[in-house]
Amino acid sequence: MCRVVRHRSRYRKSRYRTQARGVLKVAESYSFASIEPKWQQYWAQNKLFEVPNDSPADKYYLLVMFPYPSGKAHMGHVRNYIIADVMARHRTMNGYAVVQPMGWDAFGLPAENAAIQNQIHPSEWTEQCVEEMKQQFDALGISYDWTREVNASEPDYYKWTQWLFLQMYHNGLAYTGEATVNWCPSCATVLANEELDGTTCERCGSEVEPRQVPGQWFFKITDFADDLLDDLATLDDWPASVLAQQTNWIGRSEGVRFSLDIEDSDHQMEVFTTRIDTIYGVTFMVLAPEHPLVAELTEGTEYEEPVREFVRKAMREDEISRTAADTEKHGIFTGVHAIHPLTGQRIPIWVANYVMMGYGTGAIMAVPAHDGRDFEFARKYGLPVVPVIQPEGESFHGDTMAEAYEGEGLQINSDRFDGLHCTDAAGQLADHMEEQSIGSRAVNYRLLDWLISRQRYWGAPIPMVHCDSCGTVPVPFEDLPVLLPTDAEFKPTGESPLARNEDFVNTVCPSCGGPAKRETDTMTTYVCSSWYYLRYINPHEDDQPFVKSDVDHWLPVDHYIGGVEHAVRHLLYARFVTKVLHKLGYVDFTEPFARLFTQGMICARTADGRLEKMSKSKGNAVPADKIIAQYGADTARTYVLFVGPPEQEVEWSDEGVAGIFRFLSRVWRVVAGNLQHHDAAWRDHLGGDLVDEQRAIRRKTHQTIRKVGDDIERMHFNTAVSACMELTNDLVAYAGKMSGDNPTDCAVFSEAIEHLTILISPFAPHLADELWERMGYQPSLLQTTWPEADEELAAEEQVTIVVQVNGKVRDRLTVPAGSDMEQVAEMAKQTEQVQKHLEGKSVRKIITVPDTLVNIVVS
RNA sequence: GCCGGAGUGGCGGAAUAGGCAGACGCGUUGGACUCAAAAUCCAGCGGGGAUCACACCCCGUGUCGGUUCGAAUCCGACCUCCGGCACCA
Repeated sequence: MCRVVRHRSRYRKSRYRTQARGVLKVAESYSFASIEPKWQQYWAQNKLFEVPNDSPADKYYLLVMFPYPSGKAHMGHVRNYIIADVMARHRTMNGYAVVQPMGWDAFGLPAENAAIQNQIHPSEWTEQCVEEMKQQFDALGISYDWTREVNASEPDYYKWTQWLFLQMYHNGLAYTGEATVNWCPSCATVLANEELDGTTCERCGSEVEPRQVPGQWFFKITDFADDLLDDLATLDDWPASVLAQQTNWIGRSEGVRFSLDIEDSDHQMEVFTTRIDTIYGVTFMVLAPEHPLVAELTEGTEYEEPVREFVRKAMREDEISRTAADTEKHGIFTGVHAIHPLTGQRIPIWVANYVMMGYGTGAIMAVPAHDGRDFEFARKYGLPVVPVIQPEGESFHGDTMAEAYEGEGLQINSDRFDGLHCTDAAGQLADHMEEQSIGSRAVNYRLLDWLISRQRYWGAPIPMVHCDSCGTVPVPFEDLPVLLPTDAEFKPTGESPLARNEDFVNTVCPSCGGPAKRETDTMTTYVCSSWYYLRYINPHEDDQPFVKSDVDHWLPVDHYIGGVEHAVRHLLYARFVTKVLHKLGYVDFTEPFARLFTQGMICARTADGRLEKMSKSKGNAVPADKIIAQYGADTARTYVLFVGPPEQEVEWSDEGVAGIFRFLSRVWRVVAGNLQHHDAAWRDHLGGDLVDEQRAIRRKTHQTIRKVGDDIERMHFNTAVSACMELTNDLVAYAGKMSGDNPTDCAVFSEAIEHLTILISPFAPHLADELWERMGYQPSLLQTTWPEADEELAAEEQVTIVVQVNGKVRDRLTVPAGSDMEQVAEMAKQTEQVQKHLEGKSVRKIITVPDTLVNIVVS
């Protein structure tokens, strides 16, 4: 960049030195309200944030999870955008081509609900909110490349969401069917399992109901369960908690799946177990109440009526919550027996509420001796308990066991497997059952396929057509997008609002040309957000969703920043979609996000004094524009960085914000108020010998350069800001004492204020650019190279050596850095303090750490 | 129950690789400036003891133990809180 060399006469004005205080007082005050818009305009006009795809520098793709446009942001929202912006600005100043795009997750329930509430069409509502939020982002000085802006609710975007759907469909990864799904009565739509908090809707908190809904579309995410699980191991830069949550969610378990014949019946029942070693201890079988065999097996028998009654009751209970572990276990005998595949014994089949249809096969082999739940059930209904595993030295008896034994041990009551350790027995039993074609090793997942259909208006229409003669037919690629009609009634009724729009529904079959009807459900917004990070690379491409070579250059995202609430939902779906696109050859990478950072929420006190996540509905939100108006964007930015470690939840503090404002004002005063001492040619005046105080300021300056850069890299923004505070404090003191007539004083001071200005620029970019310009330099600092610390200058000349006796600090010595530690140890032994503690004892050992410590070990 | 994370002054937090615990900020106390206030600047503030005052001594990073010359940091057990999963077979 070009440096404007300031004219020397400026520096002569420093004869005011003796009135430094007076000069400070009359100095122009820190008027953020005029500075901030000025620089925002300057950055936009000079297109400083735009980074083209073919930028020659090393690429850095920095991404914040794109938000649903909600209009006015509060300080809780602001945090992650600022964190990302600091990283982006710092990387840019380090010479990277940093892409930091922003866009809008504009489809979906929140936007639709808000629109309904405000009696306005969702598209209009969305447009308004986008405008508002964009303004706020700009008012915060965030360096987004708006040329890459995407909006998921616009046809040129959702055309490609539909393309993605068709890719899934044509490759056997999208299927439709009737299924029991989660229905949220308040949102009036079905939801994916990932969108539940237990049994309630994560969005509105309503209890969801199981409901049979025909024609629901699913993506076969289970085909990728192993890849999704295994590749977690490659994500070194993801938080442990997110990896753990995804692992939990996928819920892989290995075991054996096998079938049992049923007495006097053509039916078989299939079960899955992770404890095949306990198979000789099976004393009853249990079916889930929803299991189809229940009705079939009891039909026409004396058990039919009571069993049906039981099932009815159990299903009702389900709505309340059968899944809680402490729910009382109930069951009823079906009157039917299964045949044990190894012993040929008759085993009674029961129906019970503690077996879930949604997991495994919906049926279990019950081994009460070795499973707590089966044990509880057996004791309640007087069913036999047969132990088959016993640790050495124990002697179990089925009638007297007080609880199930779930640990390891040796096989008993297990025919020819007796005496084996249970893990060996498990292997041999699995082999045996596979050889005899009774069953086979199997893997079971908790993860289920992804339900993407929604009975709502505001989403991307599913590009499928139903034809009486051809069946379900995909819309051809060239006919995309299937446009969302703008004139549709959009109030939710439980059926897709699109179904009542004749113009939309009635179409021709792409296959036979006859009359046909469109699919009227829309896709969940999680489909839109599962691929948006690709579109940012080629947001204006008309013929394809993205250009492979560009995407392969920029992806994976180097640093992805967002809320931990997406640990499973969005992040799992995005990984899945990436893997699909990889498999189909559209991208070369298999994971979309190399490094993930999940920031903590900002919390605030509610009216009744509780600490809660900041939100409008809880009444504890601090609007971002209020803080910007009161203190300015730079204070808002610096505060959310200083408030605490970014991954942690923090409490909002009005006093804290005021403190940051004081700090920035102090920076303003010490720099802008002393510009008469600024000398752009400071490098020319630092050649000679410096006095201690001058060297101390240079040392502090270079130590700060080192610390701020390191701390930003490791995302310790709070300590980076505090380092700037320390330097500022030193400079305030120095400015009061320095001589404006002394060129060396001025040079030292100039070096310091220039660097302070550069170092705070990622945090407070407006203030920094204003000061930079006032020093006579060409803005913007974003185009300036991040400084490198001079390690020699940063090194301490004198170090404090801690002198310990037996590990307790007894004295301190100040010696030149790099002193010979043996000599220092000798000195240490002689000091009065140490002598006191050595009296009457003999020195056994002396431990020294260079420039740090002497520890004298005495007995 | 299983998995993940965290416990440090009045408060938010700092201590990057096992080496001075408490940086920086908030709050608070005292002082300077002022007719006064605000703003600003300077100084003190973990607990206990000792002292006219210093010097100095003891305790102290959730609890108990261990490793080590030395532990907020490593190991073991436990307690509490936060998050995820959960009658998951």
